[in-house]
Amino acid sequence: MPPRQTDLSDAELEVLKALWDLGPTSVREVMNRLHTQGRELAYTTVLTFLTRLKAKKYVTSKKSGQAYIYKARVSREKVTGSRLSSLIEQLFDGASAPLVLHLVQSNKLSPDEIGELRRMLDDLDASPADAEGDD
Amino acid sequence: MPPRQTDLSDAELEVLKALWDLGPTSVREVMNRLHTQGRELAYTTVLTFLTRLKAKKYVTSKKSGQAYIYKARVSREKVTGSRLSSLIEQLFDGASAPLVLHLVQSNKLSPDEIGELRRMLDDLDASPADAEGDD
DNA sequence: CCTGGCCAACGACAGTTGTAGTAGGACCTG
DNA sequence: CAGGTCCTACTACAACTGTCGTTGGCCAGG
Repeated sequence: MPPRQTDLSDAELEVLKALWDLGPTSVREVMNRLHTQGRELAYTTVLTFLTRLKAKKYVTSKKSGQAYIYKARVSREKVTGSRLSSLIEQLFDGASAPLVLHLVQSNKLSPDEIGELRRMLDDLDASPADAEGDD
Repeated sequence: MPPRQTDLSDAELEVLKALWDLGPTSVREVMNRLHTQGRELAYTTVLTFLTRLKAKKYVTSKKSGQAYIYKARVSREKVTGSRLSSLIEQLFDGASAPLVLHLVQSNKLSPDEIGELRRMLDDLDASPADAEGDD
């Protein structure tokens, strides 16, 4: 297995999500957060993940008093987007349309959501994509 | 790490995809397929994956002459769907709408695709989901 | 100053994954 | 029948992952 040392693992993502939710905070807080979400991880386990996240550059930390405060360095959107892209790549060879179609067809969307979706499509027509960096 | 022994790994999925594309076939054919796709794996590596896929019940095999013929036991749709669900769970806590919105907003869809999407939405309204097994 | 709490750095360990080499049976071909 | 050629079964192995336990430092109470 080629060394990556850079991708987010599932457990790491969970921790990162907690950090996003909480904003900059301590290991203990992150742990508490996870606990209230039913994720019972040992303190050291959380610490491990945070440490790995730091090694992989997903978070930064600075000492504050006795403990460290961890802060996400990547936005939820960024990560979400790239995970999504990977999946699309993997499952649909890079084309996102099939994914959307798949979602729509598997009728997992509520009428409300469908309405919103339609509204968004209309919006798109109106204001044609203002050249956002294509990641 | 709790033993799973049941989930598809990325590499396994690649092999399974080749198998879907080819239909029931031999290790060698799968390997050739992967090669033409630029994925240079050793014969034994492909065999390993197919073996693991079999252990995980994603494929079956039956001897035919000297070699075995492997056949996918799960449909592409099934796997695609569950992978997608996992991602949605992971990224959007189970709500698929945000994903669709995300996709639409990140304007990765061509006008044509948007048109098709809109058509599909209309269709949905017209023929309200005829009780498809909700997986 | 000793003690009980926190805290973070390490080390550990088993299971998963990606990749492949080797060994040994079948089979075809002289 | 000896030599290639295929094929599968095993074994291997390092990196990655999920989970912690242990250690030793630092600080507030008694």
